[in-house]
Amino acid sequence: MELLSQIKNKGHRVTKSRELICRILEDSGHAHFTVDELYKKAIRKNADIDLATVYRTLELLEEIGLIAHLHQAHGSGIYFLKNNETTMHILCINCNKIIDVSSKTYNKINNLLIKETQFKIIHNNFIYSGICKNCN
Amino acid sequence: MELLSQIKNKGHRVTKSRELICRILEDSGHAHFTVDELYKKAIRKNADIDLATVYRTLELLEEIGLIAHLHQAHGSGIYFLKNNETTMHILCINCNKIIDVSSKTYNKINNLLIKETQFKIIHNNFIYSGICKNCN
DNA sequence: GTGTCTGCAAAACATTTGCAAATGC
DNA sequence: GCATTTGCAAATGTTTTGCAGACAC
Repeated sequence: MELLSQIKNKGHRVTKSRELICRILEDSGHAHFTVDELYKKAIRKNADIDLATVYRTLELLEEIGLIAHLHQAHGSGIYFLKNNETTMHILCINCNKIIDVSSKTYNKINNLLIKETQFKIIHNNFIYSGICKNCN
Repeated sequence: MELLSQIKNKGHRVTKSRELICRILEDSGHAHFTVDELYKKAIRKNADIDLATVYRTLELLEEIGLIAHLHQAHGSGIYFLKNNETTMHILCINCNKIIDVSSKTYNKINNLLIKETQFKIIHNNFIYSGICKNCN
């Protein structure tokens, strides 16, 4: 229960709802969920959680830095466990899978962008989309 | 009236609302607007346009390929005149300016991603964010 | 016991849609 | 004249918020 102990360490309370959401996130490895998918998974295990609580729990986990989320063009946010290596994602518009981009490639991309724009890159908030090799 | 004539050429009608939106977009060069900003600019010039019409006009212009829009993490879509060279954007989270990334850099980035993921990149729907050189 | 967290309901916000009236061609 | 477009109002979908009661510590 990695996530839960982090919640505790930062001085937040360990509650039933938080246990539930953390378990779902951890059990599914590095899958990516919409809030609604997460919510549905949660009520399948426990009838007594509210969508607002799911949002609040995700907000907390993101604030602590354990998860991240990104937004597709239309539709809802997609949440996932944060892998310190990975901050960039690519979505297959056919099978809906989201693939992580390696930090090596990500750094190369960042350097290209920094060189051109002289920006300090803070955050790559978003995903590319395309057709993955299986679907292609 | 570049945009308007394109609308006409594609067999769509030239209406007052479309004139208005096109004028605003063209007069502001390559600025980027939220729908709401565009709507407010529009009603300042003409009390009789509806927000739904703004959405519909933008949808039409995007369909024809004259404008594009992207989504920030939270909040509404950002629309801008399409520059055929540019499909990638970077946002300064301080001054809110959006800078275009050159097609040369964009192609390099695409190639990196294609090489790693074997995706066929269709669309880079999104923006990076950071601090621009003026704000840094 | 006290401050945090939750469920519930309602609000907030962006976007879309159905429809009758208005308008472009 | 007829199909397209518009304004209006209502619906939709996502996310946030206020609040009273429940719960963690």
